[in-house]
Amino acid sequence: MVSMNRRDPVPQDVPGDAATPGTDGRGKRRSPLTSQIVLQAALELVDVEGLEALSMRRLGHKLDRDPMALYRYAANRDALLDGLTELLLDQWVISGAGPGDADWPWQDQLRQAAHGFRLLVLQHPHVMPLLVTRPLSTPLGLRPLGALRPLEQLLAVFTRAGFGPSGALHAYRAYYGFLIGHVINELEEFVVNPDEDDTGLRLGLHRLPAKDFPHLRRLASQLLDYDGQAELDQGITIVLRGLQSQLESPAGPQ
Amino acid sequence: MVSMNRRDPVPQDVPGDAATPGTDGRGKRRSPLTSQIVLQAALELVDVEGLEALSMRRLGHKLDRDPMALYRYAANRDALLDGLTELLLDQWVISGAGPGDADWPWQDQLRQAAHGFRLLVLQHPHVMPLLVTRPLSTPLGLRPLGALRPLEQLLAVFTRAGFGPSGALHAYRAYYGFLIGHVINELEEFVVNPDEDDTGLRLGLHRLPAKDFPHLRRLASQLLDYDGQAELDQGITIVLRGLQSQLESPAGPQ
DNA sequence: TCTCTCAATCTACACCGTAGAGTCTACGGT
DNA sequence: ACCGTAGACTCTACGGTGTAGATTGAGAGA
Repeated sequence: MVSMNRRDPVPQDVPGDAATPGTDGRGKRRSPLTSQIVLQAALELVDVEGLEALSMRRLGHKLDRDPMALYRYAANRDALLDGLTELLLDQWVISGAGPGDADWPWQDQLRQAAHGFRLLVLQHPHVMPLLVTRPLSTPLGLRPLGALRPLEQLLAVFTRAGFGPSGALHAYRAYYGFLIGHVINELEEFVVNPDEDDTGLRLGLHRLPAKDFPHLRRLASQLLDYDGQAELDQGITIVLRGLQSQLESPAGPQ
Repeated sequence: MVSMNRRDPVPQDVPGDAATPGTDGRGKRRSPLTSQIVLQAALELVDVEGLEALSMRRLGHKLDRDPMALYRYAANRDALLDGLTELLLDQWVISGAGPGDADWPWQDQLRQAAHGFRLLVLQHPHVMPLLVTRPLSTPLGLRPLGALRPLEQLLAVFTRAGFGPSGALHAYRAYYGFLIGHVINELEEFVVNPDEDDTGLRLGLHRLPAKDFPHLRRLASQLLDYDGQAELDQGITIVLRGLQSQLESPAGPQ
């Protein structure tokens, strides 16, 4: 076994913030974990070392607990992953969903929400696969509430925009589908070795046979000065324009 | 409850005869594997039992070989997964990319390609996570050629449509982003237990607190008669219309 | 016959998720 | 002061995983 790693002594002594049992915790016994703490540690582990590094044993080590201690806070590893996606989705702010700010144009709300989502995912790129993968194994209604809140709020925005129930659902799908597709695209084009000189080399495009990939090879420079924010903004403009035209068309949103 | 999946102590002795090599040396020595055979078997395994079931040992068992024999055809498990995504992407037919059928409108080509992609993924839903996840860890130029061919062909279509290099790239991103987003959406809404009676029950929507999720709960029936093909078609219409307007605008495709 | 090469196998190691049982501590009741 | 209890945690063990390294065995060519 490796030497004990104690560089990360867990923000204890903060008993007030979570629904912890009545432990005062100033004795020799460490204050108990909470699922909040566990999930936060898991997120840090994933952010720093990637998804593969998130094992119960490694997480237990990071928290200075036996791996089995984690099973009090997550039924199993899958539940831990689900918790991570919820932790992230719950941070997605969709303003304009409440009754307060109804006067703000819905297009602007959706545009801002899209940029917020993009930034959120870019801050935790390794979690992205979870956002795609985890919901696949859970029926919609059984997902954690925190993961459904964005859906509900988006439906509210579309409803206030004038869409009927069915129209709001269609609009949501077009919107969220494009959004998640864009983020995947952006992450996939992320360059791994930004300290390379030649643009072709940096992307490895030199390897491609010129005969079979003429267009791709010509794009080296354009691929490098990729502006994800502008790209998203243009795309969202297209989608919103399309949705608006649906709203105005006679065969409208019902 | 959370019992593990341990009901098959000894799987069948049948060495997955699908895709057996044609040349069967009647002698004691079996004809050697090929990476084609290995990948095909891996795909079948994933299709039938899901991604988790694809382990070197299980695949070796299916092929009636020692697990280590596979390492001659795939450097490691990750390479196997990459091979799977290539195997799938390589089946994506994008007609109109060759010089022959240039007269066919590019919008129709892209629409058909989109539907083809959707059908392809629906036939292998468990592979979808790979399509999203795998390219994240490989710089664009270093991906297998089979995985880059669709990109190149789409660029060709956009170029012939009148986009300049940079415009074609933007168009590709909007198109493919929406496409992959849609498929993710569709797979996520797939209902797991279609033998349930009540629509609310089937989706688990009854669990949601009515106060916090009014819109979502109202959508039970609409969620159930989801027509992915029509949905994709509408979305692709929106995207194509947006792209075309970019083509015609003066600040156009450059 | 002897050797070379390829395909496949055998053995072993470190790691993984997690079931089941045991341990330690603080607290409430008496 | 004592005990019982319940909660938080730890120990041990089992079967699974990817894969490095050494080994086998069967043609092909000399």
